[in-house]
Amino acid sequence: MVLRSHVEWALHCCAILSGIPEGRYLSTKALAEFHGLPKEYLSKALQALSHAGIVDTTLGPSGGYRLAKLPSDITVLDIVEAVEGKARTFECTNIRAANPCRPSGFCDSGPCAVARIMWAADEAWRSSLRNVRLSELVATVAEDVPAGIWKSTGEWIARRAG
Amino acid sequence: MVLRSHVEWALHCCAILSGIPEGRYLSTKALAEFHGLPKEYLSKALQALSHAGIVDTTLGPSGGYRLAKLPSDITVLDIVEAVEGKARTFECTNIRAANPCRPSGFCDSGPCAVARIMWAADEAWRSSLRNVRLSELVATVAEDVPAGIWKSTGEWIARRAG
DNA sequence: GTCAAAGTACTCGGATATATTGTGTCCGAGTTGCATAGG
DNA sequence: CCTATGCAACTCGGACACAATATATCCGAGTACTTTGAC
Repeated sequence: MVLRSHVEWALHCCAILSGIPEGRYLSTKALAEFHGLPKEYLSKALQALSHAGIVDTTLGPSGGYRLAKLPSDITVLDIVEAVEGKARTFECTNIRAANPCRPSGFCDSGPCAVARIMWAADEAWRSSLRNVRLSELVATVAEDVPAGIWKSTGEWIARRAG
Repeated sequence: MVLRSHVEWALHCCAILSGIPEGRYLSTKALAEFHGLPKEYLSKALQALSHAGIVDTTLGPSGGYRLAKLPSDITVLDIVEAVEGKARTFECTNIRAANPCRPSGFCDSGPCAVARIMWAADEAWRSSLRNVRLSELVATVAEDVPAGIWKSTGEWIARRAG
């Protein structure tokens, strides 16, 4: 089991989108060039974000994407679930149908113990992601990057934001 | 992203294996019939458990699998990692190669903030699974199942354990 | 000089192919237990 | 009756097809900017 690359892309793109000037948009093309990603496929991840209401979109020249909310009102989990879906990572298939040998009533009532344990772990994972806001993620990125680089990057983004 | 069905199967099988009499083995065929699963494919999951040293195996008639350790010395994480692998669910592809527009030095040194956050969530998930022992899982299953059913199930297993 | 209108270029969004991974199946190597024959 | 030997059946393990999902790409619908012409 491994997360789709869309998750990584969406997180990086949201971090970048939080830095564009108020009221401006950044196109898929700019985001793809910045990250070195295939433009057309990246757009699928951005579409998912748009569908989830995390980003706004506008057509035409100078169009593109921008955050629909404040970075402090978006959690990392929101972004991950937008592209990965909200389904649990473990699904209980209730392995009991059509098994003549197994005594009936063994694991028939409600979710079995195995599923409960796996779901608890899944919730721990989600909880960890829910506790990190996009604003905090951006702040951490800013700490990692040398100040000069950070500044020039912001200018590059502002230039490309139509 | 969704866990492979092998995870569910392996957990259920280990729970059953913890109930067989000392020194006996339970064959793939019996486990498959009990759970209503394809025998040949289930054997792949059991092979993974064997490779990880969680179960012992023996050939010939009355052969099969048994736990290699005490149920209290096996964690749920051990079983999950045996069939899913120990690789992290999020892999940082370091999206920076061959992107002429992105300023060099932006995210070059060490794992970026995005990866750190995702890895922390991954560790929370693993930690949750590591805190549950197989013995505890079995105890929970026993609580769920009516006493009569639990007893007859144990007898069925003992009968099939060669 | 100002305004309106048409054209153009750029955007997103969904529909369409390919690659990778999970799922399912098959057959062979090896070992144990049993039957049998000999002592 | 006991023991040794050969046989047969059952086991696991890896090699081989099929299906589903992730990845990558293409083309059409729609909008904002620009340019051009008239007033």
